[in-house]
Amino acid sequence: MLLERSNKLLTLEVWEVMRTKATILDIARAAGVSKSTVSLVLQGSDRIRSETAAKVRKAIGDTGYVYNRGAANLRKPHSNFVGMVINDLTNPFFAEMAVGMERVFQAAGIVPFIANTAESPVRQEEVLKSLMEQGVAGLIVSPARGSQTDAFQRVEAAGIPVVFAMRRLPESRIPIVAPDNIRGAFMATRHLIAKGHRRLAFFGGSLELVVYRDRLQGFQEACAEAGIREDAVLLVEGETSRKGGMACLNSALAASEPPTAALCFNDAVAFGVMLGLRQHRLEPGRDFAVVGFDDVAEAEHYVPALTSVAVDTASLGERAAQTVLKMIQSRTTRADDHIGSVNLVVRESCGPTRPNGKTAKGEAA
Amino acid sequence: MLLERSNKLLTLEVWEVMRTKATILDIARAAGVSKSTVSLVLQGSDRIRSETAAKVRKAIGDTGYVYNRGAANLRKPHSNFVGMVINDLTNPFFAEMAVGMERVFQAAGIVPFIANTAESPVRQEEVLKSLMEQGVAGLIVSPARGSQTDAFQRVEAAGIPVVFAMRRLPESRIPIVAPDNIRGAFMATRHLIAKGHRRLAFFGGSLELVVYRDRLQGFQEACAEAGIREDAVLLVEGETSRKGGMACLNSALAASEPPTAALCFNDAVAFGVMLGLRQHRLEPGRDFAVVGFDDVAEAEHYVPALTSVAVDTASLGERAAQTVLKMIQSRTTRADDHIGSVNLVVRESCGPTRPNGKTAKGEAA
DNA sequence: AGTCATAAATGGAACGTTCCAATAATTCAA
DNA sequence: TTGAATTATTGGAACGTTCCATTTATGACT
Repeated sequence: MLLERSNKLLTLEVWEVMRTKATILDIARAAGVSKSTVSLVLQGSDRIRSETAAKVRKAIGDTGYVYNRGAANLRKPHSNFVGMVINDLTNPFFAEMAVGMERVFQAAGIVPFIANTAESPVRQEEVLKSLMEQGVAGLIVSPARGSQTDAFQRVEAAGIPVVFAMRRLPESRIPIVAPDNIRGAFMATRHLIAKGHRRLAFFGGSLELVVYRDRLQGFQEACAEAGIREDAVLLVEGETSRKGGMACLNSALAASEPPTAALCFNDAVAFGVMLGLRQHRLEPGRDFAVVGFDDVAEAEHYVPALTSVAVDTASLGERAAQTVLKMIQSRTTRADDHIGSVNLVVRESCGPTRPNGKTAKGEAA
Repeated sequence: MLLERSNKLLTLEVWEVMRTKATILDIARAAGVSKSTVSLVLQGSDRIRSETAAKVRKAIGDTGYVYNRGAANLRKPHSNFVGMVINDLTNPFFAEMAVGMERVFQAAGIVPFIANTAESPVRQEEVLKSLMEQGVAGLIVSPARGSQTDAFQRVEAAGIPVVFAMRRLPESRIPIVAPDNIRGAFMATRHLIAKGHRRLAFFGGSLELVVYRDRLQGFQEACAEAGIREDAVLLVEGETSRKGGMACLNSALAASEPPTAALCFNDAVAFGVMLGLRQHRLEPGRDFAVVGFDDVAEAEHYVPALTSVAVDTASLGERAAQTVLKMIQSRTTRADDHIGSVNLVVRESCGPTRPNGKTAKGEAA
């Protein structure tokens, strides 16, 4: 350890700090006051003469002291951080949501810690445990695929406010903030039908996901409304990624009477489908219509630009954050669900917009 | 608070839990043992008879007890979480890096908490403070743009291991894990020159970023090597985003003798440049050559596929995580820098690869 | 049954903070 | 100057855990 030569006393102090980290008592000694005084200064009390406070702050400055919140919470149970448990950080959709949440927390002077579960319920369990042990004040969770309801029993039993974001669990009293998946899928499917398509497919996702069931429901309702027979629609489950999308397309094109249009579980799947179309020498938008879901930033810039159901990710994130904040403040563990309105953004992936064709914009609830 | 009617005793217990959360003492009472025994069970000691341990675990189960790590750390200073401070979570590049880090930490039984600074040094300060107060064991930081060296004094003074990822600060003794930006830019530029381009541009970024200076240096070295005169190269600073890329391109095309090829600060800028080219009715790859930096997943799928400098983000993340783990274990605050090798991945955005043209693959150090 | 060795369980002090109750210092009116 | 009123400061107990030093229970062997 290279220490420049300097004032011996200072050096000694530095060493002292390294061997056992400074406490409130050390800085009390250094400033010639009592620990109580230091504590008061630390919490910005106005009962301390300003010159005393200055002395204390100086001591804090050159001691390298760090406040021990764990110890403080022992006496004053008032944690000031929240956790955001995200199922897949590499999905820009969830990253955008996280950013929306952060805006709200930052404004409230709260630091959110993010933890990634990578869709693993086991990991999720670990993460929740760790967050709780650390004394988290509230949680926003977008549950990992395959989470069981009882994974959140511990959290509920501890009385920690939780809100689910984007995904809900089959039966759970935890409030949720999510987009209107049923209506979104309905609008998108209606759009495809209006473009003249009669053989439709739904690509990607799987029944274990509640979100999938919702979007599928919207899809099927629109089909039913248009009088499309059950055997004219093709459901292909698959991974919710580009790769999954390509796989879905391949198996769909192998059918005896392949579909001419598809609603995709999300944008990633849609990108994969478009990629696959090119490999089959089919042009997305001309030879096959594709609609995505989520409207991530990339959708706008892709070639062809992707028609997608916009869910206003960031403001859903904000809403979730506000909800959990309110729950923390009112020390309740209940809150109302919030189903955010959605919007079909029509671009190029379903063929050129006809001048007289109405877009579904503004139809949202 | 809706409580279904049930066993009165249980209900009472639940209420007890809600008013003041259960401690080790409560579960000791419930299990008919001493707090010490509970503590031992909690840390998996083998000095406790298994049936006693079972009793205790049962009590823990139906009390909704949560371990208070803050209190524990008071006696046994052994925190088991690390912090990852990321400058921009919405950039898939950093998200990928974070995922690489997580792999390593998870294997080590450590939970990493992620915090986003959104390129704000102020936010970064808050985040670091909060992490330290919580008792973080080590930190991986990719510093916010414009961070000052002294922003990390507190952390260093506290003796907390830190490693910088991807970005370094002008003068700091904190170890860094980053790609070989100079060499990457050099290889990319050489590639453009080999394709016959003589009027080159460097798009995006700004001098305050050390990474920018490095990439620029590699760019300029390659130009010098090829004998390209200083006034034949164009430097356009700009935001490191799609929008920034479009802006760079526009100002470049407005020049009297516009460039025919550009090395972009990162892939986001490159995507923006390609977008801008299309708006000018220029086809990227044919009318103008573009190289990106980072090789994010999207680069491969874009149309045209983007030639980019691959930095193996995930393994840099892993390396950073390993480094900080080692530092924590050996309680040191020093470690060697690691400069990761880079690789030019040639795709379509610089025109078709000529059969006899050598790709730069495998040239990495 | 009585030793002993070993295993299992326990009480109490300590960790760094907060906050109440108490003390010390200052100000001000008479 | 004195006393009261006010303002500043302080000691000590408590928070939930760990761990050392003890005590108590359990067997194994004469």
